[in-house]
Amino acid sequence: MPDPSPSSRAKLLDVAEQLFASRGYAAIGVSAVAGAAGLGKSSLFHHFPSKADLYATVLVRVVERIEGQVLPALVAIGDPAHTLDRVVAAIIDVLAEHPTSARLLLRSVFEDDDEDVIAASAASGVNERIAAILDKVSAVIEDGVAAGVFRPVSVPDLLQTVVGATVFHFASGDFGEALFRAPIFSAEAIARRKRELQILLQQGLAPAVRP
Amino acid sequence: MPDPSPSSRAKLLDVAEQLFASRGYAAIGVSAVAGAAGLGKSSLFHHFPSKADLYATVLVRVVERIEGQVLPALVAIGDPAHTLDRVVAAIIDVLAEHPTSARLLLRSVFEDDDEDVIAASAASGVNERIAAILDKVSAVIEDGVAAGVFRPVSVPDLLQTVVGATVFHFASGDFGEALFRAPIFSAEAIARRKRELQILLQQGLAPAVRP
DNA sequence: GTCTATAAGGGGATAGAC
DNA sequence: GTCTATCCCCTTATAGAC
Repeated sequence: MPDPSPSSRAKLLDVAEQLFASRGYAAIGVSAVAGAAGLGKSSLFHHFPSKADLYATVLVRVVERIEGQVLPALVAIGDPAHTLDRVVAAIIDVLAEHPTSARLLLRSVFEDDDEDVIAASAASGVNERIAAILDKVSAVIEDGVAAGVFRPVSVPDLLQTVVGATVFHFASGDFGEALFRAPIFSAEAIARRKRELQILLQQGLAPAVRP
Repeated sequence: MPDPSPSSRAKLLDVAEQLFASRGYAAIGVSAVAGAAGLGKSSLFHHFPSKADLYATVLVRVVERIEGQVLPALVAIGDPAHTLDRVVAAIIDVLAEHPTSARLLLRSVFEDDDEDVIAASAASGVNERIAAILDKVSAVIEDGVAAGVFRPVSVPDLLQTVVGATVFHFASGDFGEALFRAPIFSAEAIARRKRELQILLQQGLAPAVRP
């Protein structure tokens, strides 16, 4: 079992995740991370060989959290409509549980990073792991269309919509809260987000009624 | 009429938009921008008083493009369902027309920037102008619910979904293209995105049929 | 395992020649 | 309007004391 008081390494990962999520890789210096963890800059390099490696480690932790919650929901039990409901709920739950996750994911998806970061991320295989999750979600939608539970759709487009509606939402921060004039990570807000998206998808994907 | 050959200022704005969109404010140095425009670093400071001011100017140009295309679509002609269709099409068109727009918007929304950038952006009023557009979209949805054209929904949630489904999509870059295994900015891809989103929204927002 | 000190480089910004 | 040269600060990373 781990230490009762978090190790310096774990503390560094926590503050690095927080800082990288809010301002991005290039904007955060290692001294800022170390300082926020209550350490000197050089001590950080004792735990991580480079800044890029620290960032990649943070990313891996985020992806592991996502896998832990979303993969179980993808085990095909019941019809595809129910599975999609479970998956949407799982994605929203895991993004809401750690408010930094959505922003880090968003950055890793659309940011053309530093060469060092690209190399370190590639070595950690996070992109493949994210792609593997999305492939399974695609399969659920395809099964639903094949079974006639969903109307025919462009699966990649629907996937982009689901990702955008979940990841973007929980990454939107102050912008989103200004839009709602209310917190985004409150229990009610999370439950409402889940409900609204599930209804929109179920009704929007329902097949045409035969005359 | 403007110069036939673009002025240095316009050229700087173009390359800065490109670079800031792909890697973010902190990751791009003024020398990189100036170099890409074929100028020395110091020449840039002749056209813009500071890096933050350059970034803010880029943002204003993007917001003006959005306004130019989306505001006309918001003029309420026809019922709210048709207006929403027009608005979705206009957002997609303007984001597709300039591939940098979506990423810059996304960054300005969810990035906790440098203090200088926050100050410069606030001075330029871009946030208020984006908020003004979204307020008008909200009004369309509210009108639709009030008129019974749409089922009752959480308007902020639907707005987040629409923004996520459009801005995120066109900001997703290589990630999105890997998902589609095809270009995102091709004419067919743009038309399909429009169609898929409009159908999902129209069907997903349709009021319940009375028995 | 954390520190101070230092190296080597790049950042934004300014001054002044042309 | 663009250039070279320079300023000072902050960056990542390393070396070695404790």
